[in-house]
Amino acid sequence: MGKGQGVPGFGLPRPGEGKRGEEGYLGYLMRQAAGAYRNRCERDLKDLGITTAQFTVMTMIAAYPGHSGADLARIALLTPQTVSVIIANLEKSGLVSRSPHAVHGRIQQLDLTDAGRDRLAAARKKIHALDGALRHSLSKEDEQVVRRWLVAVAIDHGEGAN
Amino acid sequence: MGKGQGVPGFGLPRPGEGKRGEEGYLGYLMRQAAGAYRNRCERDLKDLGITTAQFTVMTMIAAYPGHSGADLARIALLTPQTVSVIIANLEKSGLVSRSPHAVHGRIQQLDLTDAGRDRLAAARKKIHALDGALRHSLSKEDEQVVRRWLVAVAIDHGEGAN
DNA sequence: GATAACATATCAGAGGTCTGATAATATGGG
DNA sequence: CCCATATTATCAGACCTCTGATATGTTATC
Repeated sequence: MGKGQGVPGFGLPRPGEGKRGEEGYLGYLMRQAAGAYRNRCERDLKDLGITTAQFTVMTMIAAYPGHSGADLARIALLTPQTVSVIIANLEKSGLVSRSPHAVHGRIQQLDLTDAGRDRLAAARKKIHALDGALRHSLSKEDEQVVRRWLVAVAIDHGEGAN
Repeated sequence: MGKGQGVPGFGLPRPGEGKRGEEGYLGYLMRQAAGAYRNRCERDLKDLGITTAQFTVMTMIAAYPGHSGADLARIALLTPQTVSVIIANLEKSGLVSRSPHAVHGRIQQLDLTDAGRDRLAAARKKIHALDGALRHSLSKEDEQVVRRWLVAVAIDHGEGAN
């Protein structure tokens, strides 16, 4: 006795087992899945020297040129402070440049540098490949179900909803 | 002229629109949904003075008593260092106690204090209510599709999979 | 029993993320 | 024109999360 309980690594469920399987709480399963996916992205991006957050912000800058950091924060569901930190790190790495805005004295013009554009293109390849893996267990119909659900969750948990 | 481009807040998509809608990348949609849900949990837990990470670890301690911090890290898909930080903060708040382990000199016995148990019970109510909201747009069949997908994602993106 | 291999816990440092506070700029109403 | 309000950017502080390094304890091998 004195064993079987208090012994490390004994009887622990792995992902997909017990409370960690299909009977678990949806919120828990989402946290688990999002965490696993995020870690995976982070690992794949590591050789490029950028993080997933930096990838997101670079993508935003490319997609919505001329917008303020506050705008980027809104569409990324982040706070302006967070975006500010990320941009500071991107500038330190020479991937993004900040310059005075032409028509607005307070906001700053954000642009990818040449190095930033190259890095983004390389990162995109990797992330898009991962997107395929995300889809591989889904039929066409089930994929639509999942997409609709993800969008619904984002919409009615965003801001002060409910 | 000089307007319509470079003017803040103009023509930005909201969640569910454009690239942020059902045609977007699955990974992006998941990041968006998980972020919104996480923010929502954080806000609901705020009056209890705990974070979602602390809620997760307290739940683990209650569910797998007698296990090491390293074990908790494994089942939570976190690193031992992260769990160590969270437990340190929980101890500082008087919600968790650390004591020498009975049969193993290196690991430490983790227990919820009375205050910790009360706090966990209250937090559980709130989080479980949110789980209902997560499900409300899904039929029974679609919920199973989503659950299977989330588990599959967690399994084949965990560790060094692929 | 001594040693090698492994597990546990923690420190240090980086980056991401939040809340709260502060400073500077725009914009609109008197 | 002046001031109130809103927006933008940033600083400070807290917590979460990772990687890498270190110290200590356990287990297996010889």
